[in-house]
Amino acid sequence: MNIHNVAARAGVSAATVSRAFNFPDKVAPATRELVERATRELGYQPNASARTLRTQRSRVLGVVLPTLLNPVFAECLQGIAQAAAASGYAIVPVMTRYEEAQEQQAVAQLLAANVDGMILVVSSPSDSQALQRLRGTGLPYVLAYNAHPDHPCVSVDGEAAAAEAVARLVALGHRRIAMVSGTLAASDRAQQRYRGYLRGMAAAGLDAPPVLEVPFVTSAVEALSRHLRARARPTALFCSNDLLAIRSMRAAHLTGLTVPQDLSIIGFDGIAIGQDLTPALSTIAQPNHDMGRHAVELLVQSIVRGTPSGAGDSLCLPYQFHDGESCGAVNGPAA
Amino acid sequence: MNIHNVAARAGVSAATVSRAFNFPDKVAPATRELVERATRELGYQPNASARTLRTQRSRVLGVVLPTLLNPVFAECLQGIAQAAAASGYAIVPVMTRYEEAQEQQAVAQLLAANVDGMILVVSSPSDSQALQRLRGTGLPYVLAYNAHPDHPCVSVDGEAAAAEAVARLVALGHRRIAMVSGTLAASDRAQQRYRGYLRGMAAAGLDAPPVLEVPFVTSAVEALSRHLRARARPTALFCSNDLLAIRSMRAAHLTGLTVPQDLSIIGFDGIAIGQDLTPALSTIAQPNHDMGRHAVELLVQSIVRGTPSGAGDSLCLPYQFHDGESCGAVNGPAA
DNA sequence: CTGTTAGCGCCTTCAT
DNA sequence: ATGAAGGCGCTAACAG
Repeated sequence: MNIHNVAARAGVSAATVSRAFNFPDKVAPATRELVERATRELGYQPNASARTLRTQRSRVLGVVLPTLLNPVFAECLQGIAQAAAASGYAIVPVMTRYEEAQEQQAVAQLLAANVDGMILVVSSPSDSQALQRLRGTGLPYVLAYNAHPDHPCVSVDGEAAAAEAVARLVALGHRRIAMVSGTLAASDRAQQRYRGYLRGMAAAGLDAPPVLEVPFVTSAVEALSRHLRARARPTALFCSNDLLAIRSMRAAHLTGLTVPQDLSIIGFDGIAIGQDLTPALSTIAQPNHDMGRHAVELLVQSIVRGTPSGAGDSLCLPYQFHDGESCGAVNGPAA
Repeated sequence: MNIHNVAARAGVSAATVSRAFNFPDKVAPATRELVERATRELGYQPNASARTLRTQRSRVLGVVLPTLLNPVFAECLQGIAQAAAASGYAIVPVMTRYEEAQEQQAVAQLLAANVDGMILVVSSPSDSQALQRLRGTGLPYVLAYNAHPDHPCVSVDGEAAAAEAVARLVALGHRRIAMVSGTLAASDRAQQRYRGYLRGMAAAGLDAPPVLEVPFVTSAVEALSRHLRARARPTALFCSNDLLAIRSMRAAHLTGLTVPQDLSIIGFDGIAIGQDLTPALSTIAQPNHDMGRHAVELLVQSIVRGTPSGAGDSLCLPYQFHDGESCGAVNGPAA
């Protein structure tokens, strides 16, 4: 079922059918009607590949992200998908499992697929081969969650947010506040939040114990429990993301500690499920859905404009402290 | 950068370059070497659209699913993506929000995009316009989670699983066991599980109270709490999915009930996060990742075979009862 | 083993 | 306002 079939049935040329689709007002109303009828009767749908080949525009956006097993990215992808659909774009997601090699391959694959632009969440924008290469092509792209002065980014100020989280714990009387993070090397977000943590601790005149670095993918509840059994255990935990925070709550329970009476916990991300837990998770909530939406909007703008976005177009969205039930005043003089 | 550039640089014809890519052994080793070098030097990547147009194969799979906000689908999509990548396929996911109209549109869009096949999770296979239409095209497709005798499906026996869940509650001494479900009309899974619940109750000689139907998308904790305050409240809840189970735990807490002492709760799906909660969620775990993988494998088979899978190729994967901490023996004679 | 040729379905000048 | 013609980049006969 191609354009010629429709043309024949409508008694016009293929060129006219094409015009009727792409520039409806450049064709006489009567003719348009003919074409529409034929289209309907034959159930014709223009072939996307042919169109892409001819126009060099695919109306597809590539999306590169670490994993969907962390709801933060699933929520964001949902936002991306919705915004993309609203703008007439399909998406092709590729998951990289936080591996730089996968990022490279993903970019290569998406380039070959003729995507019109890409949204990516990479491990480390500073030293990403994939990004270098992508920028070299001149294809529009936008980073999400990542923050870097050389690239167009949609992000939140994770450092400030982390410092604020620490300040809130301090205000509750905590002095032994530890940070739990995923593999720092695998994520610039984690590093940013770590800097914020250090800044917050310094601002309060507190010593920051070494960060508790646990693998991203596995559950790591065991490792956490071990730390909570230490003699001078922390009275509060600032966790680099909500998944870690949830596991920390589990670890606390397994260690016989009650949250927040014995241990306060703050997460980061604002995944939806955090609000349905008991205790409800206190967290720095990012606008994950909107993050995706804004990334798409920025990207689509630069696609239609024909020039890639610059770092100047970067967007810093507001974060929001969600006051749940996982933080409390420090437990008497025990601190 | 196209095939002719490479051909020129390698001093061969375009056809030879094409062969070097697609049938490496149909070209002399020396020539192949030449082509590979030129390819590398120019950073050439074959154009996917041109290839698709010419071969009528896109190496893209369409995926239609309700939402990524329920981790069960995110986990499945992750499995799909991984398996697809392993077979050399990209994926284009489209979310339908449990709306039949969206399903139709998704299928139309994916058809126009020339996908080689589709994996779908629909609301109701029996009366899905989208499925009718899809089948009419002869394009290979596989349903996931859905179960229906007329379509190739990868699913688990939700009815048996639900009956087993009820039996376990009964064995713990429960007699007032209520079911919490999402909108029944929006999901054949929910209906299947409901039938299993009824069967399980009947088998135990128990009366089944009316199902607690709550909207899928919103949190619905309020509505649940109300039910738990009733004078003859249930001592156990069988929830149609884990998200509902988690919200039910929350509702129990807000009502002053302790799980599992005052109320036992069983979920359905086996989303990863359920195991990190306290109490750890007892649930009927589906192999979500493998579900996606099997769906891809079935689909790819029928693509290479050239004939759509029939209902006979359907796969029923085993479910597994995850014994968490959210179920306990009924609380004395209060039942 | 390699080159020549033709065309996948569409859009887009250029004429009319 | 419409039609004719060419080509986007690639692959699959068919020759040689």
